[in-house]
Amino acid sequence: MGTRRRGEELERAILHAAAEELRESGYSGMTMDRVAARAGTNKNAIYRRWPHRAALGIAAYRHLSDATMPNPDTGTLRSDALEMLRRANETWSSPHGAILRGLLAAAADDPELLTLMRERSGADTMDRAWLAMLERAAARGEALAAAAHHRVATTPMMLLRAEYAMRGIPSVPDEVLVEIVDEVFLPLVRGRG
Amino acid sequence: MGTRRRGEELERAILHAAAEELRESGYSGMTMDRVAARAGTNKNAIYRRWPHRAALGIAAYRHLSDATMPNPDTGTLRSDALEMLRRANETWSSPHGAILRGLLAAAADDPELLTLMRERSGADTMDRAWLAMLERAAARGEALAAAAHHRVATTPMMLLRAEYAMRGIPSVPDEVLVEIVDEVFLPLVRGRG
DNA sequence: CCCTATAGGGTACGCGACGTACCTTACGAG
DNA sequence: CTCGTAAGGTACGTCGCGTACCCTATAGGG
Repeated sequence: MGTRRRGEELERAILHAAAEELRESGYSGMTMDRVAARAGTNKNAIYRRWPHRAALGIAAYRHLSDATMPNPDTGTLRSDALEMLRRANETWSSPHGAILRGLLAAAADDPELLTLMRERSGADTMDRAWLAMLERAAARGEALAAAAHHRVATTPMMLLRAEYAMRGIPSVPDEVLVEIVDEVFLPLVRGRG
Repeated sequence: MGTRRRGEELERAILHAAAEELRESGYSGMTMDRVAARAGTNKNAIYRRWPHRAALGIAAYRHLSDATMPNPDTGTLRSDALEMLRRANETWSSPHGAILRGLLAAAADDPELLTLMRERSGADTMDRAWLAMLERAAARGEALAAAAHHRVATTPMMLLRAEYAMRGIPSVPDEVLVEIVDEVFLPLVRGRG
């Protein structure tokens, strides 16, 4: 039979198949047998590359989106912050986010996998974006300079994340985002009164 | 053969066995067969009471601790808050907390189970304690009255939770707790400057 | 231009664990 | 005493992971 795929090419095929399975069935529904079948290969080829299902899942996840949106810069801190939260909320509540949550749950026991995930999910990039946003706001006089602190900058996203963990999930209502911004973030960075 | 346990008694035996398994092997290591064996019964008796492993795990979890500590009231908001966070950190990083995390991960997909867990893990009680703490502080003039808001009160615990989710876990260093209090919580409730 | 090491393909299987089916046996309420 | 209900015993069906073997194509060096 004609051509047999190898190396790079086969690897991409496997990742592609795994990503499709993730999209259709989520992480818990992604089985090794089905990935292999879909990629038109067999489990051997997979296990030669990734030590277990979780590793493949994480590797495949990056194939689902490398979309990096530009940072919002609307002119006011409040709407920048809301925009960031809304984007995150959309991402997390999309089917896409469901997969990410499945992966997170699977990796929760294993610190090694967790760091792998953090790298691939662009959390650090996001944090830097918030910090930059705060610095711009401070320059405009909308926030205290002291507030341009890592812990402060990451607070809104942390709260959103925790909100997801608390609820069953699908999506956090917009009111919650507004509340995070108006009751916590803004009072925190500009000082009350 | 002598006496055959029934109803209440058997149920307690099963829960006890499940709790022991949880303690020794965590949730992912708690198998139905072993729980049944340890309780000196069989899986039938279990499945007649709980529909699946997760439900049993959650039910058994409450057998591990009903310890309800009194709320701290040290006289200053800062040390009250730190005390609360430290207690939570100890609980979460104990073997006990490992089990809870396992359960949470298992329940992450299923909103029904999640609400079950929230009820049994006393999260609501904790939230009320924070709110009470804030109100006392406001009465002493240590915090703005406007800060006695649900979202504000739950912020430190949310941040701690998210911190756990981000790292691999075992334990959050004390500096982080201090930072949450000094960089976020206190500035937020007392207003900067 | 052939030959051999390497990697892919096919397939079967061991194993652990969940959940179910079915029958037998004690218990206790009437 | 009897009979329905619940417990005990056991065996399975099913799935999915990870592994073992053996065969076959293909690349790359001699």
